[in-house]
Amino acid sequence: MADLPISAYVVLGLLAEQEEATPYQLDQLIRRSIGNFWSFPRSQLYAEAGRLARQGLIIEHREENGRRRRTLAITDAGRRQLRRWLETPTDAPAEVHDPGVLRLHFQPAGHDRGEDHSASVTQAIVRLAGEQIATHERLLAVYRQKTENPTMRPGTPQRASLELGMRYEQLLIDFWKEVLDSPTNLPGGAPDGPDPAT
Amino acid sequence: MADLPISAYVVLGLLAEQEEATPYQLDQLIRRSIGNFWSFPRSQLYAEAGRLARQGLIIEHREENGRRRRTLAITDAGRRQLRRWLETPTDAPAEVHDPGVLRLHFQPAGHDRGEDHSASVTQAIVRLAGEQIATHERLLAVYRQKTENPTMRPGTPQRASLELGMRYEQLLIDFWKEVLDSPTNLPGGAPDGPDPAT
DNA sequence: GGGTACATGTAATCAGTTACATGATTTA
DNA sequence: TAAATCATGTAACTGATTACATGTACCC
Repeated sequence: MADLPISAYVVLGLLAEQEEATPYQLDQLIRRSIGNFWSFPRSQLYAEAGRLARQGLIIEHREENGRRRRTLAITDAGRRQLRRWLETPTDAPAEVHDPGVLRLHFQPAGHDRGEDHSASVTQAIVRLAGEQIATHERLLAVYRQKTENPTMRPGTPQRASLELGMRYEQLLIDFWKEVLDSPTNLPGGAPDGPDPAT
Repeated sequence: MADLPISAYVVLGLLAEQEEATPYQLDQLIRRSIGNFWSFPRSQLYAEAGRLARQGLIIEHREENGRRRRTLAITDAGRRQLRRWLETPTDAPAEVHDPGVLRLHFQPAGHDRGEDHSASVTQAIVRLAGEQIATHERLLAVYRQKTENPTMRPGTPQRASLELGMRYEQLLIDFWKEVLDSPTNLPGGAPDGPDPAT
């Protein structure tokens, strides 16, 4: 009963809610909810299901007549494992993988030092900021959409995590807008002071 | 010249800044800067270096006398590849892997339906929120520390991405505090309204 | 009945992690 | 000089992704 990768708990959690589902259906569910902040390709669900079944945490009900197909259901052992995980004080710290921010971080590395180095860096940063604002605004809109899904009832945990996603997107939008507004004095710079020479 | 995994660009980016470094030194650099939002174990750097070297994007300078050791340096081709990536409009969307939020999401799944179902869920959520606040406050303090590192000069891209990290932690702290304050009407619930029956 | 979208699965590959092993350098 | 710490690397394994292959249902 070593502890499982987190994707396994996603599967267990969904099956605990659903009683029964095919990997395909799980994939749908993930897209509609947690997929925003924790996703993986559908094919992984097959591997995950295999592992969980081998450990007796779910049962795979395979049909071989005509078309291959498997239905998954959680077992009591699976429920216990899930509950234990839900009660375990958080293990891994959150990780944010944001290619946009990484690009920002490395902008200076991409330009030759000397001459109007900082001018070209600034220009690149402005472009990047514009893109990022668009990207995050698009994502925010997607989240808003999901808000309307009836399973996302206000006040529920599902809805709260969606809410957090939206706040996160808004945070990013604000951040990149600041970048756009003063690309030579990025956020975290001097308290205010407009660009030097003013 | 297919495109590389992002960890490869981390290595290229650092080498572009440093001219030369051992995998161990890269590991140190990562811890001090981007490691917060994009990390991997040191051992991966060896694999990454191997791949990059095979593609001619860096050169590995191996010393075999006495102790094995390798020094890495970026090549011109590596610089070009890095620059191309820096200019490429963002590919993958940001992903946030936060086990705390995932736990919140799945709380209801961990409790038996019926009887005082919601009471026990609420209790679990309160505990979770307390933990999360502590965790994120600890992380925020770590970020603040890093702020003092001289390479994190205010206004620079490096510093800005750190700033974003701090804002992110603060966002999480605020979120979980709201959860703690009204665990039966989680964020994203009705506009305000204190608990029912008031 | 031919096209399109939905549904299902496997195999091969690649990335990421854990666990281990050991060499050099400082310090008590 | 023994212990502690810093530095270095590999091998084995597990997880995650890509690419492919095919079946079923509906729709025009």
